[in-house]
Amino acid sequence: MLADIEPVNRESTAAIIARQLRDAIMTGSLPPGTQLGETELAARFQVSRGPLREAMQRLVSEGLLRSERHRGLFVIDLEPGDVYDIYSARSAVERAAATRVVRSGDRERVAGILDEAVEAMAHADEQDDPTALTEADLRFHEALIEASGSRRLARMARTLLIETRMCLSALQNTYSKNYQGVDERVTEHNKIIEALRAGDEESMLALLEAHMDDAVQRLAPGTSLHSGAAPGLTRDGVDLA
Amino acid sequence: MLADIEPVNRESTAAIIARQLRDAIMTGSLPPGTQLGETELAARFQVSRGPLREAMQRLVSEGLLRSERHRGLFVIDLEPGDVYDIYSARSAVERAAATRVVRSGDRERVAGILDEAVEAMAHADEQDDPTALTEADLRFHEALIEASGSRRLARMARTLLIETRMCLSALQNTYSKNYQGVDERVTEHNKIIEALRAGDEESMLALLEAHMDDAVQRLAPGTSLHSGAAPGLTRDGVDLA
DNA sequence: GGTCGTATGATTGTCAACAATCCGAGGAGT
DNA sequence: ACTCCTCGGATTGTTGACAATCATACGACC
Repeated sequence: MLADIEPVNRESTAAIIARQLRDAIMTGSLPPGTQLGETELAARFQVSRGPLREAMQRLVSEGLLRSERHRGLFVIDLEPGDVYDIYSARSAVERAAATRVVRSGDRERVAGILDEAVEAMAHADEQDDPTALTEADLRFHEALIEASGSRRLARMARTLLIETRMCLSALQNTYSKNYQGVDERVTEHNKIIEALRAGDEESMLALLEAHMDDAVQRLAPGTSLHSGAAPGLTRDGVDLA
Repeated sequence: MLADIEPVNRESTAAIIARQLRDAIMTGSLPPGTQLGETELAARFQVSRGPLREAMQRLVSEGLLRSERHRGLFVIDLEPGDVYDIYSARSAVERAAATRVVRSGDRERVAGILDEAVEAMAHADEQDDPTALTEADLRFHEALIEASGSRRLARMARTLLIETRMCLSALQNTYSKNYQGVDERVTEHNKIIEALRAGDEESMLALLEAHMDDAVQRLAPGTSLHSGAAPGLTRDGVDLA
């Protein structure tokens, strides 16, 4: 009966603030390059600067915030090369996740979950709701990774999916609406599920990589995951340590 | 001449402390399960509790520290299933890195760097220095990832390599010394370099995966990356948010 | 006119004290 | 002997104030 009586309150204030900040960055409420004033944010969250700073340090280590000493914290801004980098990393993570799923026992259950996401995509398309479509798209990939059961893949993917959404909302104003038909995107996802159901690991991975490559070419025309060298990434003051 | 005159001091105190803590966790100075008392650590680092907490929050978000509210922060302890999870994630990351390198222009240069690491491994073996051997082994993989030029792969790998070393130092006392000859390990690395030099992407990736699988089977006998289901991971109070 | 020095304002970095919470020991009661 | 309650000690969580640093604007000087 009392199955899900999780321990109460087991979440630090810093964790809560961090999640809210992540959401704000993801949805575009805090556009790339925005400076995060500590005093202002502390007032908005109704907490002191201590917990707020702790939350921001988390995002720094996740790579979502850039810290300049005595200057402030800024939302990272994505350069052209980052699109390649993000999707390259996503490809690696999701490939591993998909591999684990297809080799696991409950392929069918996972496929069902993924089906729901794709259905939501189609539904969003019918209603002409690009936001919901993106949401469902990301949920597909999120579900895939969660189904892998890997804590580390999940942690890595969380940041990557946030950055993906940053890319999308940064470029969604560029071209009118749907550069390519969404039907194609839905089909791609369905093919992946199909291969997963069939247990055909090889073609599933191929489809997944092709899916990623399509996304890169859509977002950053001219570059490709399968092409030769990667676009350069400026390696300046990233507070990696 | 003045090429690398990086802006001075561009490193926050929290970043410095975080790095030192990472090193301490990695080398085993802070064994898994250790509770990190804030007052004590603050005294050791000669800073106040503020910056120290910020540093610890970074490690929490990286998954190296586990936070229990009003209880304290603890170094994560690796359960059996974690070995699989770590190496599975490492396999994904290094696979992507290697792919980017083999498709890039400077295969030869990277191969040279990797050669150095392998030579250091052989040298450490001659001198019967298992610590140096592990160090060189990890440097190989670190160099491979750095050569990929991907900021995100590098960030993900940093945590994974720390955890790898935690596994090693946790289990190095289990069996006498070198369960399997180190010659084999050296050979495996050399074969990877060889395939990289030749530009043979397919066999390079196969060798890399085999290398990872060997490591898993050495550390956690019975499990394999290529086998079916992954060992279960208890999914309790991980402060993922 | 242009460049350098200086003052100002605001922001971040740091600290020590206060409040809230939790764990364990001890004792009263059944 | 067992359970429950209470209290003390210790630790974490939070706060507001202080010190250090930097960007900007203004004026002096060449």
